[in-house]
Formats: sequence, structure tokens, C-alpha cells
Amino acid sequence: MDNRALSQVLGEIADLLEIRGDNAFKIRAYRTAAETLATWPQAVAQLNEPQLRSIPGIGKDLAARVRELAETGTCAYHKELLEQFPPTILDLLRLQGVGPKTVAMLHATLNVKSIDDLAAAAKAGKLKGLKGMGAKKEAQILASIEERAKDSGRHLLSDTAATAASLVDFLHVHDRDVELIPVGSLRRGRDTCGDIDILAVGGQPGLMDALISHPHVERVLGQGDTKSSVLLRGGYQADLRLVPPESRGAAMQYFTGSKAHNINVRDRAVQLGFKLNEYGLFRVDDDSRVAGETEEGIYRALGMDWIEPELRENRGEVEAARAGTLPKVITLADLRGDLHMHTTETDGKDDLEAMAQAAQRLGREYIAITDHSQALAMANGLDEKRAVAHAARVRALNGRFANLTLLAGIECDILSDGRLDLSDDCLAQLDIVVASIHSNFSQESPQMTDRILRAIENPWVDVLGHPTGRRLLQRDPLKFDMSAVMDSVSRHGVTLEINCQVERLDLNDSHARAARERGIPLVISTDAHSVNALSRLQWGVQVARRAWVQAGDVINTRPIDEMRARLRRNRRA
DNA sequence: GCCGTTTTCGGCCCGACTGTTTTCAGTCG
Repeated sequence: MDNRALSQVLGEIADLLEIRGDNAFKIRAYRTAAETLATWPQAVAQLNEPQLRSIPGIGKDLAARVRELAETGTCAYHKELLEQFPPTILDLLRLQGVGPKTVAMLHATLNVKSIDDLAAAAKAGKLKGLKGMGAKKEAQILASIEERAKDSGRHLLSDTAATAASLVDFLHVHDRDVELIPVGSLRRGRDTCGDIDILAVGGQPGLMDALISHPHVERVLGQGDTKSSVLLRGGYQADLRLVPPESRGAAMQYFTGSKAHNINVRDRAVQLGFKLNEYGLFRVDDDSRVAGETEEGIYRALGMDWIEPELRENRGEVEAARAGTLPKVITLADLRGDLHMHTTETDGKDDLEAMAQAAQRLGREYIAITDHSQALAMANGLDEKRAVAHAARVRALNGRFANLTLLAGIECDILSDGRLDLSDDCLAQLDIVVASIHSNFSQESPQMTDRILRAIENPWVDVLGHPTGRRLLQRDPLKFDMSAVMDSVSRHGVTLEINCQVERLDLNDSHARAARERGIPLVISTDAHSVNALSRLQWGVQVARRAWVQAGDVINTRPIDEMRARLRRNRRA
């Protein structure tokens, strides 16, 4: 069992305990353990009991549950809870505005067991009239069910990548020599992925049996000599295709997509008297093979430069590839610093020194410590006095970590009316201010637009953090006029963030591209709340690459002095 | 269920907002 699978079971136990109305601190213990294990750097299933107990938040009981899961693949306690509530009831908790109490009440009174049950009850008007429910609540529930339906069957990019990687590892045990290449939306780096497509170059048909024997396979959707599909635990569909070496490039090109990109490329092939399919590029008149072993060969034969997978969305890349004007997109190695992270001073899991040490180990040249401001009371946000004192502690660490500079910043809340949560006087004393929205998400567009514009006008705002507030597969972006906001940040020299939290990836690719085209500076930051999360920069880079972003567009690719000179507070004439 | 130079019990970040109420329960982060 990998760490994510273990973490998922513990998380489900927490959810079920919550629905059952169990002890809140016990629930929290399971929840924090789930979070810790999900990103733990070692394979947790390989650890023995004392090693497990040395992990913070894992005690006697949780260590035993983890050992049980590692050894048997299941856990009696989890099963016992699932006998009280069907597993589909957990989906209800993911609905915006529906929590454990509501789920328990709906289950007890209307025998609601799934999202479908709830939708039917809401449509029949059975919710209003129940304790604590009115017409508004019923409408809100229906709306969030609709929001969810849009995303059904999709998964976060990072989860998909991890699942694909574990599948590849598993298949390699059965055939060490086969080359396994994940393609599809995963290779294109989309923020969410529908299914997992893996090419097996030069593999033997026995590989199909191996796939089907994977312990996470719930159902075999189809099995043939060259293609098999399975449904994995967690709702992933995975397709494995055997490809002969001479078709390697053609298959990669074909199965990486996107569909729209491929249509455009095939159209180009037809114009030139070729036929392009997953086996190769062929001349129409005599069916002779022109290319197919490599993607480069195919694109070259079509008079194009090779196109980075992230760009293959038919957003002008085919034309640019023909003209030789494709961008040299940013890579992870281009980034020198990280300008958004939290510590135990507010809601981070690791303290200032630990974060600095980890950043140094990762080779960052500079980091900004940006803990929360006072409006986020539940995160123990900083008031002005604490903000200034915390900044002093951050600056005092400079010199302690070779080749790492620490900047004292804050992630300051944008209040409902657009004022900032701390005074200008306080913000002026810091090195960087990231301004973000964490409350009142449901304002209508005019009000929300005014709110953000007002915040941007504050002279001490350097960066707009996770600008659209979306949470992938959970919450739609805030409603506001993005174009007006981009005009304003452009005028005021404010930087827009690409936030690397895997469920945010905010800005998204198309907004980031629009920003880049307007010359708006970007920053790619982790928003890490723990040491482990500091390595998350790759996901933001993925978004940036899809947005045609080049190293020069991103301020944290610069050496520290140049980066600081680009911050709004240091740009005043 | 975890944790502990206040350690084997008794703590465990908690305020804002919404929709339902007539003083509050539930959700969010």
C-alpha cells in the first residue's frame, strides 16, 4: 500500500467518525495523521512500529492501524464503520455547504446514502422543512451537486501522476525492460485528469495480465492483446497500450493529444499528402512510412518544430511550430526562490527554522515567510504587533543559512470591502505582502471586482495570492471581472501568483497566459504549510508551461536583488 | 487518539458567516 492509499483510509475513518458524531479530537488525530502520511517522504508501509511512532501525530493505535493496513490491505475499524454507513455517503461531505451533521441527519431521516439520493430528495422538495433546512439551503445543495457533476470522474494532476507512477513501478516489476510512458492529459500537465493512459513500448502481451493483477484494480473494463482498460480504486480508469518500437513516436503523439491539437496536426499532414495515425506518418500515394519512431521525426516531416506536450491544446502552437516561433517555456530549474509559505507562527506545521533549513536543502536562494493575518482567526493569524515581531525573527535568521536569504512578508487577508486586514504602516515595514481572499467567497461579481480592485490600490500590496480562489473539484472560482483586475495590476505593478497547492493551481493556464501577454509579472510559489510541501513548485511550473510562460516572465527566476527590484514597493519612481 | 522538564490526565488554534432561528447550529478554513 502506498502512502496515499494509507492516507485515504485514515481520512475516510475521520470522515465516518465525524458523521457518527464521535469525539472531535479523535477525529482530528485521524485527520492530521492522514495529512502527514500523504506527503511523508518514506514509504510508510515499510516502516515498523517504533519507526511509525516516531512520526508526529502517530501513536500506539494509529501505528497499529497502519501496520494492519500494510500487512492485510484493510483495516477492521474502517470496515466496522463502513457497516454503519455506506461508502457512497462520503461523497456527500465533498459538497460545498454540506457537513457531517447534515449528512448524519439526512441519513437518519430520509435514508440518504449517496449524492443521487440527495439530489432526488432536494428536487422533490423534501429537504425544506427538515430541522435547520429551508428553501435557500435546499437550493444551495442542488447548486453544489450540479457543480460537482461537472467534475465527476476527474482527479487532481498530482494524484493522477502519483497513481500513474505507482502503476509504472508495478508493471516494471513484471517486465524490467519495457519502456512505459504516461501520455494523455497527464503528459500535457492539465490541472485535472480524466484517466491514465500508459504506453508500453516493446512490451509483451503478458504485461496485460500483470496490469489486471494490480491490487488496486476494482474492475476490468476490457482486455485485449494490445489494449486493456481497468478501473482502479479511487475511480481512476487506466488504459495500457502495447506499442511496437517503430511506432513509439506516433503513439506518443497520438495518445498525448489533445484531440484539438491532433486534428490540426493531421489536417497539416493531409495537406502535405500524408496520413498520420498512431502507427506512424505515411505517404498517401504508396503507403510508405515517413516517420513514426520519434515525435520529433513526425513534426519535422510536417515542417514543424517539436512541440512541448503542455502546449498541445490547439491554442496557436501548431502555427508557431511551423513559423519556428514556439516559446522556450520555463522549467523547474529556472526557479531560484519561493515567495509564499507558512510556519507554526500561524497554521503551518513546521517552524521557521525547519522551513528555512528545508528550503536551503532544496537549493532555494531565497524564501519569503508569509504567515496569515489576524482575520484568519482559526489559523491564529497575526495582528500588527505579532506581524512585526515575527518579521524581526525572520530577518534575524539571515546569515544562519548559507546561500539562503529570508524575506519577512505576510499573506494579508483582503476583507469583504477590499480593505486590507493590517494597517499600511504595518505592511510598509515588511519585505513583501501577498494579499489574498479567504472569506465571503459568494459575493456577486460587481462587489467582488470592487473588493479586489480596492485591495490592488493599496500601495503595499506586491502580489495577489491565489487570485481566483478556486479549489479544484470542490469550489468554483470567485466571480469577478478578470480583465478589469488585470488592467489594474498591470497599472500598479502588482505581481500575480501561480499558487502551487495542488487543489488550487491558481492562476490557471489560460489566465496565466493572458497575464503574460499583457506583460504582467508572475510569481510561482508553493504556499507551503509544511516542509514537505516546499517541493511542490513543479505543479505551478506545469501550469506556467501550459501558459507559454518563459523564465523571464516570472520574478522568482531572478537573483534576489533583481527579484526585489521588481516588487511593487521597490518600483516606485 | 495524541501528547507531555507543569507527563499517565486533561488538555487539544477558534472566529466569521449563513441560514435558520428568536439565541443558535452548522460549515468553512
